Amino acid sequence: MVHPDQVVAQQARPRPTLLSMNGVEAKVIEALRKQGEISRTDITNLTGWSKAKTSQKIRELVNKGLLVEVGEGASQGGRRPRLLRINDRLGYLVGLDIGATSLDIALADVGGKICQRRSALVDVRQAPEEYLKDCRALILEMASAQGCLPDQILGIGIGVPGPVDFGRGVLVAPPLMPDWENYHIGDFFQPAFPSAFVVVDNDVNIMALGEQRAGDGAGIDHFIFVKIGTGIGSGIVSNGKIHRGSYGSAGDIGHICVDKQGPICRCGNTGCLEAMAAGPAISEKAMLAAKNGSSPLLRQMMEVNGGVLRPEDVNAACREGDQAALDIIRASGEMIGDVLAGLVNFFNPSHIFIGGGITNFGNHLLVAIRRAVLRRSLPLATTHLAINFSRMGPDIGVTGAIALVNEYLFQPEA
Amino acid sequence: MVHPDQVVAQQARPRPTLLSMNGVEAKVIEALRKQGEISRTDITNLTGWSKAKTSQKIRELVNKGLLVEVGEGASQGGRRPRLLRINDRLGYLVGLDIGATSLDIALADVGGKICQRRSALVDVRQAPEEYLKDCRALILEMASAQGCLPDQILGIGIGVPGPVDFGRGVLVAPPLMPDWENYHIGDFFQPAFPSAFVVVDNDVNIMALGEQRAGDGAGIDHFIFVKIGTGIGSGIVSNGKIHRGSYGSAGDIGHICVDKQGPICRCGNTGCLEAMAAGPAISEKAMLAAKNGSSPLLRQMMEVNGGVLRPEDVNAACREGDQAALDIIRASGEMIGDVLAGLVNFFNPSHIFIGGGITNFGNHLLVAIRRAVLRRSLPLATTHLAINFSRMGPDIGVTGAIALVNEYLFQPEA
DNA sequence: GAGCTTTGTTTATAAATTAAACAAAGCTCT
DNA sequence: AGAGCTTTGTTTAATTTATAAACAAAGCTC
Repeated sequence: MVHPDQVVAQQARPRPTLLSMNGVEAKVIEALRKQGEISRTDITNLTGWSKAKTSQKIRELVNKGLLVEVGEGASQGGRRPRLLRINDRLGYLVGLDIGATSLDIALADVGGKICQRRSALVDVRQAPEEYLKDCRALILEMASAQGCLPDQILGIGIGVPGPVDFGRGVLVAPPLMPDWENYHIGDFFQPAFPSAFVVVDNDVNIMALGEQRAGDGAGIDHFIFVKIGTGIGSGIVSNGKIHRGSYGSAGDIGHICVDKQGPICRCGNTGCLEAMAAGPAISEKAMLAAKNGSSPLLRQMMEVNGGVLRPEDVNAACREGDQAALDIIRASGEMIGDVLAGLVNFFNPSHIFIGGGITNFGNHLLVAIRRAVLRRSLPLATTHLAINFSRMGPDIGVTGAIALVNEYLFQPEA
Repeated sequence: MVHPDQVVAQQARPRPTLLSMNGVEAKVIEALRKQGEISRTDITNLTGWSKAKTSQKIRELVNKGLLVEVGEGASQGGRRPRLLRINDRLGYLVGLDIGATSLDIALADVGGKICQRRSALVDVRQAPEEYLKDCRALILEMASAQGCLPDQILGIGIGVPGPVDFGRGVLVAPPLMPDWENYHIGDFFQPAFPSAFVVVDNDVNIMALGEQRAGDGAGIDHFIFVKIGTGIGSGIVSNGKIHRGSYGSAGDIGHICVDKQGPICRCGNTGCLEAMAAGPAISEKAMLAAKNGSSPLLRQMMEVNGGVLRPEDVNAACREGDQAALDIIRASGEMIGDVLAGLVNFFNPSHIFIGGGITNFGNHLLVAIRRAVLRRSLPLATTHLAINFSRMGPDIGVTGAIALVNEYLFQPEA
């Protein structure tokens, strides 16, 4: 039984020599990544090293080109600190957030700061080569706009909407994208970006990582990030680290059973959470309400929309105070909350962040989720539990993807 | 947000100076604890140190009295290795497994080898002082029989049947033992065992730890230990470590909802797994079957038993082929399996170990659990999943309790 | 019993780390 | 303005730590 962390080398090729570092250097880089621009004295405090050792190590890292001095900070009552930063000029990182129908790409410097951003509507249900060719073209375009040569791209982090065998870096039995099964995405990018270290993970895991690195998840040891959209999934952080499980498929809560008598899900089982509470179920229920006359407003919206209702429309109806729409959203929230209640008992997180397409909905969903969780979880597990929408915007996926590859790039060599 | 590991010092008093050690020494001890008796060369390989460094460090540890040489091993084609072991004479550890109605105590040497063992039937629903006085008397009796002075007891690991705030070392809202709420067990033992380091944890967590240290859980990164008895609980191992959650209450799966229309549980909710599938539910269903005539065998057993049926009786009836008894056991298994299916999707363990009072039942329960899990979990999560009864006997609790305190005793100082 | 292997220690050397002194820069308060 | 203090950072010399290589002990194999 091998932990994913130990096999990531199988997923990506040997990393560029410029970035290969030992444990000591990695500690400095880690401190810098977390804190941004810091002084030598800060590093002394963060690492516990002596001033002499810090001074020496920093000199080496600056000589190597990994760090640069970026000027002086404000005086704390004495000599002004000389601030250090990871050398942006080292190269760039790419974050890819592959959705069912959308593609988000960001180009960032090695410090993780996004400098180019693209979004596109692409359907993932095509051959992976075709899809990835488009990705590659976009990346090259963004790199070119940034004045970055393909060789300067040091890492590509990728989130995909399906179960990932993280150790091998391939999708396994992905319902949304069957053609991608066992396709090695890293190998595709290798020729075009010879210096890049490629890491593939589940899309929700990278969102959890984004929340942890750049959102409200910072410093929280145990939390769950729940994505509600076309599907429902979750990313788990245990002890400050992504928990991927023994086969990399942890967090797949969309197919937990809510109602054995419920409708048949695309996974083959009956009454899965995803089939009953996610976007498509909301649309269906709303269209039913429109047709059977229980909501004139929804009927009207449906006519305007050309015969379909999207979850956003139901949300709009909610805002108008439409009772049927409210009931639909509340029912979804209650089902999601019921499942989360069980997971809260089991996992005892201190926070649950909710994101995905449904996030910009009003509070009806959140309130329903909270109520269901509080009703059905043990008091000990909920007294210190916060359930909130993620406050990160649409960049959460690419941010997490960049953080993912960043983490592995700046890891000490085995 | 503080992780339990970081606050354990609050739970126990400063450890005896003899055992205080730095990281380097802890590494040797850890290797020794895992491997038993090993040579200096083995330590060289396990730690990656040079022969000279190992030789030097071992000499220091032997001089300190932490290690002893215990003779020579078999030759591997050259000079025979001189085997080292943790010095048993350093002192003793106590493992306490407190059940609802039973108490198990073991006295072990610091290497973890049990040398005295007691079990008693004691009801936990009394004032903690009274209960713990009996425990203390038993420990003193065992110590005396072993020739161990109270001062030589270096650690006491305790498992209790209720939610534990692990950081503080107290029970929080324990349903079975309300009088124990916020009672600090460590403080009770301090006067009698002044050298002892006391660690309290949930009973299922210590069973999981026992399975990991001395059972089939060795070397497995992600597993769940499920205890089925009067209640149903679980211990979670993520990344090789017990996952206690943000408030120490993780693993409490007994109150996950199985059927919203189900009976009212003692927790106040309806249709909890525990209320529907654990020992008492099995007994009740069996007594109903005895009364309503659907099982003449159960009726007969109930008469012999003086009007009650225990889960063991239902099991006996199963072995006789009684259909009603089989149905009851299978129904329990299916409900447990349904809940586990969700947790498998969420957590993706590679193994589930099932223990507790129901363990010595036949395979009907296990088969029903497996079938339900396989039916309702995603294929990716179950292809490599093993679900089995724990093969550890009734010592699993005390073994885990000893392992728990052992782990904290031989930890490097902060 | 010669020659090899494995285990473990010693020693001389090299590397890493530190404390302390020093230097640079800036603040504060008179 | 400038004396005295603070903070930041470097240099130095001393100390600690770790290593490679030689050595020693013990035992196997043929």
